[in-house]
Amino acid sequence: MPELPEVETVARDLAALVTGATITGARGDWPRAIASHGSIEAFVTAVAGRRIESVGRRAKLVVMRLSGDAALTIHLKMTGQLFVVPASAASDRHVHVRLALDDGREIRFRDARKFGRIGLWPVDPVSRAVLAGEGARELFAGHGPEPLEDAFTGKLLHAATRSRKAPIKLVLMNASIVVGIGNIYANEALFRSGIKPQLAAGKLSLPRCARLVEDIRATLAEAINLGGSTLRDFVNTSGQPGYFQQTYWVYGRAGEPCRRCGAPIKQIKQGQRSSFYCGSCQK
DNA sequence: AAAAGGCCCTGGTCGC
DNA sequence: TGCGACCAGGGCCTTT
Repeated sequence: MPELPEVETVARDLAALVTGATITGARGDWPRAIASHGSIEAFVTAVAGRRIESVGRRAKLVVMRLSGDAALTIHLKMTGQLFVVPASAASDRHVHVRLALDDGREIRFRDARKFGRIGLWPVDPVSRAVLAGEGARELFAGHGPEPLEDAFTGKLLHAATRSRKAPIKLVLMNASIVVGIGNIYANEALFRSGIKPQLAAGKLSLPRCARLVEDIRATLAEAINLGGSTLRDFVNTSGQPGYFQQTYWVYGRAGEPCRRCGAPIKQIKQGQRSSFYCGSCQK
């Protein structure tokens, strides 16, 4: 399942491969994959002829800036993949959107579980903000800072959690506090900080918030340096399997011994999602 | 304001 | 072997 480090890796790969190319046309077979338009036809008409000016990442979205004050966003969700291949390359039934480029290649969006979405949005010509939805509000209005940017500090996390009785793990995954932290890295960062996922967010002291912010940064940065860790669905833009044998401290290790103290890793449900932690190392 | 729950999807795994 | 039950999960929405 792509999380922030995987999305960052995909965006970097894609930037190197397609910056400067022009999208000449598009095809699709799953209308709901298009978040921005009511039909594939409308999306195709709107995207055709635009040049790719840059490719980056915001939260877990791949953001492609296009000519004509537009931006293409791609959310991979759980099983989404992006490939750049010759237009003649074999496809399969899970490829739902194909963007033809002027050099004979295609960007393909493949998603077995059909959770992922592509959107084409206007960009404010002055602020360069991506506008989306009814009333063209900013796509990221109401979202917290990027976890790897300076704006995300222990002080900010501390202030944002004072009124929160919800468990710290759920708060970390709440985009209005900080964007881009998914289940895997929330679990891993909490282990590194020695914080139990059930702890009410409002009970975290300022020093523990500061430590947690640093551990979130370190966890994400390490995964990006590895080229993006993965579960089973991440494939990089060349179509090669992107598996890296990342060893997790706690994620997916229920019942196995803690790598630090040997106690069995526990698994609980929080917000309908699995949390993993060491009852002895995390307080 | 914050929290809780539902929904979207289908491939893979498990038990019988 | 075949089949049904269940799980994975981000983000957005509605309800409490």
